[in-house]
Amino acid sequence: MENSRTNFFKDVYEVVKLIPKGRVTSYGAVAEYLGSKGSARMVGWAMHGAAKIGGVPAHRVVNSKGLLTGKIHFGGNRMEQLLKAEGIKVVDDKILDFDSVFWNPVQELGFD
DNA sequence: ATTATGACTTCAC
DNA sequence: CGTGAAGCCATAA
Repeated sequence: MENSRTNFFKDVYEVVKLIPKGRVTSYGAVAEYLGSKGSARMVGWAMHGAAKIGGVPAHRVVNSKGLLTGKIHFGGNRMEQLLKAEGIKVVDDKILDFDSVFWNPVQELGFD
């Protein structure tokens, strides 16, 4: 039933949904896992659709710097609030210990 | 088919 | 450290 959402979007949703609690990932990491490393922007675009669909923890996806760039679309501190609830420390729209909470799908899920 | 846009990434100044 | 520009890929119009 891949009508509105293409395989790309669907993959993004699934990967994001697989993100463990208290962990975050970056657009580039997801894009890389999907095979389209250069499509980091697409991941963000997919999140845009995911946000309206719901069921996808888009708040667990940040940019490569660990900055909550997407919070702008979440509206206010919604994203930051959610991350803090997960046990992630966020200050000035940035994730602390980003390297520790980072969750790489390629590394965790594996390539094969 | 072409143009415009986007929640990105990275290098350069 | 802040800003700018280019590269990248997929969607929408």
